[in-house]
Amino acid sequence: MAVRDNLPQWPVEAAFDCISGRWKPLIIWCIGYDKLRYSDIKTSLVPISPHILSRQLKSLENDGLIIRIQYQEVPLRVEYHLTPAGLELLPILGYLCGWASVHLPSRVSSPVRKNCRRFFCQQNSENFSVCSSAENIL
Amino acid sequence: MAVRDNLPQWPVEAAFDCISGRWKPLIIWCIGYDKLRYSDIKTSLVPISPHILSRQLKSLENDGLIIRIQYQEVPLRVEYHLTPAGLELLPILGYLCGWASVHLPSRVSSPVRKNCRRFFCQQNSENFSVCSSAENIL
DNA sequence: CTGTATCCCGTCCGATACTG
DNA sequence: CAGTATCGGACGGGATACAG
Repeated sequence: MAVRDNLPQWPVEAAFDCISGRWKPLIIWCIGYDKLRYSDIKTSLVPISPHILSRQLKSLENDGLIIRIQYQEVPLRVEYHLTPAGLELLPILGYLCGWASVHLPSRVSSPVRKNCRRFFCQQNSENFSVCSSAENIL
Repeated sequence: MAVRDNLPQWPVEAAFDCISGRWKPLIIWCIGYDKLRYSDIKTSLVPISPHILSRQLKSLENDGLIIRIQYQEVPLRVEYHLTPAGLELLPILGYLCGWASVHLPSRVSSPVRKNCRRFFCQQNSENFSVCSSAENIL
């Protein structure tokens, strides 16, 4: 998130230290409740470069949000899944998705991606009813 | 949040474009339901420099999260308060605060600030029970 | 009181090429 | 398949001094 010599003073700062980054929220979201391989994440986040993806994955792993499992196979197989901490972040990201869909619709390029479903959207349809519609992408 | 030529593809990206920044979540939080003067925010976020505060306030204003009201008095008085969009962000920041208090306690420096109350903490005490305790800071 | 003007610096993103 | 090496370049944070 930012430049800071010492530990953050407020919890929310610590949270943003972990999850703010060009691709981090999207990585967390697209892993979701599944286990995803490196290449799956890469193709989900189309324009990302392998270098960047690797670095963000490593950072998320260091912060305890995802877990990396490597299988000794040929070809190599590596799977990522969320830790409990990462899983508990999913609904919060859903709230942010709903908030943005309501308050920043003009700042999202692809209309079909302006909305999101998944479980939090149903949970919160009274607040962000637009969320309960068609598309899925965060 | 990051370098991007075009509009974000996903709502959550748009959200992070608005709220990720070294001080932005804290500014939103400390304004809360009040109206705060420039100097009030400045003294709330102790080590912030006037330059940085000014820039982050302007960015938040451009993104429609806060409103700046200038009174033609001597000395000059300027008040900031949240827009409806900014207000709806408060509970989400509260969730993040609770999440970090639970999952990143060791990454917050001041123990007395590890918890948060305010309305969302009571709302969510089943999930983040640590939140319903003493201290207030986000 | 409420900012702005400069300048510096670290960090992060990104492209490209290459490797176990 | 799952990354790493190297090198830029842009952006955002920060310090200090100054202004309306």
